[in-house]
Amino acid sequence: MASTSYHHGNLRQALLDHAVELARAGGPDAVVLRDVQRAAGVSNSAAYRHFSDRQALLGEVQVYGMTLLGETMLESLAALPNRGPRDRRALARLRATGQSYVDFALTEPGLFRTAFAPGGPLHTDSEVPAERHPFRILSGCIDDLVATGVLSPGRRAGVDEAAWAAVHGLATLYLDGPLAAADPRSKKLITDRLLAMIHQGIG
Amino acid sequence: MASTSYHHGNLRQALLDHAVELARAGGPDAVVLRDVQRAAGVSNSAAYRHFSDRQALLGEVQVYGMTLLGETMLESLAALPNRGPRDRRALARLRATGQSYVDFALTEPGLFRTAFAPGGPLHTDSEVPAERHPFRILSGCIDDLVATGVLSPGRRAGVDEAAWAAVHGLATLYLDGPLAAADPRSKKLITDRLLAMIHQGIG
DNA sequence: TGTACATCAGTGAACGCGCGTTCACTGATGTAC
DNA sequence: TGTACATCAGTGAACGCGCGTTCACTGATGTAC
Repeated sequence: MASTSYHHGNLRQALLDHAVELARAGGPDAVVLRDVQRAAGVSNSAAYRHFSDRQALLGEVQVYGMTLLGETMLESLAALPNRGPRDRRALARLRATGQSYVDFALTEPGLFRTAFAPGGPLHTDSEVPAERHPFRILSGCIDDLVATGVLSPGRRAGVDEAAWAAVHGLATLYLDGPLAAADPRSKKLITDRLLAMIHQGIG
Repeated sequence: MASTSYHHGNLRQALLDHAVELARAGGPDAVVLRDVQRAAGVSNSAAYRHFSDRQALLGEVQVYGMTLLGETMLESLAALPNRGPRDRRALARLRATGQSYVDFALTEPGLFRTAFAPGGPLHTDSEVPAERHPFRILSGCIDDLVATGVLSPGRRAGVDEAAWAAVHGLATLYLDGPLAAADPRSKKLITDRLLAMIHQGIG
């Protein structure tokens, strides 16, 4: 109860929640200290009791966004059927990972942009739990591909990063880049092509 | 001579040049009107005689950067040998395109970031000449792949964008993302993997 | 060829907004005895 | 159990910087006659 007993209750959490909402709606630049504090109903400088800096608060939001992305990926993995040959399943897992990564970017553009904003979750106390870290999850899929013999160990190094870059690039082009103008139909086609490309490039 | 006869000579071009230098050194945010004008040795508001807006000036810089990227890609294409089977050459051209795209990002991070900065060269009078537009060039390579029978016409749609996204994603992860920390050696490895992935995914 | 006038590039001072951050404070909560 | 004191969360006003943008101006360039 210690966290609920003071003046506000737990302002720290409230500030974080509102910061997340702002980021969700408007990306990293929308996380303006004054706005966050106004949303929480406190004064101009109350946040400084809980965060040393704007960057400290933003960093927490970034960690939140990154973690949420990871959780979304895990959910889509959990939704996959457990039958069929192991190697096919491993490939399906890789594809689902990429698909949900792109989907997340399109569904939560503000949080996605925030998670990957300059500064990065590096400058923060909290960290993304390893088992929910997007890159870690993707890495795990590649592990499976090696384990099932789809990918030979000698060709493994760098594949994680390459696949990640491909998917990440698509996500950013959809959000801020020139592909933002594309309609959902062609986005789907392009995404399919890219995932197929990764698939083929590995298998 | 009309452009050299007034007070400054041609301030417009001078401002653009300095803006490009600032962008080269520090990315889009470094294109600060006051700094640009100081660099050109004129006063605080001289730029408004030649550009309606900061965005108008920045847009020109973006077009410049994008065009330079395109030219770099064309150069690397021109440097390829003209012998060998046509389909192999077409694939080599695609690879060279991707390679020089990534190289450009690493060599000219400021200009690259500026070219793809939000706002985009969309809001500008000038435009990137079509034959030097990076995406157009890449598209041309894909055309060649279709023409040489490497890629069947039915599977063509969306491939341009997918390949572009992959390469672009790698470039951005190298610059601002988590791969910025990677040493040149592993960057080379990852780039190779990604280009190979595109190659395999298409051929 | 020279004079009067219009045009236009560049001046420099000032406006104004957004926003992070500081600082001396007040009032509520917890602790010592 | 109550009283004195310390601690700490939140206040609100103000500072200050960065920077785009405006505005009335000056002085140079070009044009009409």
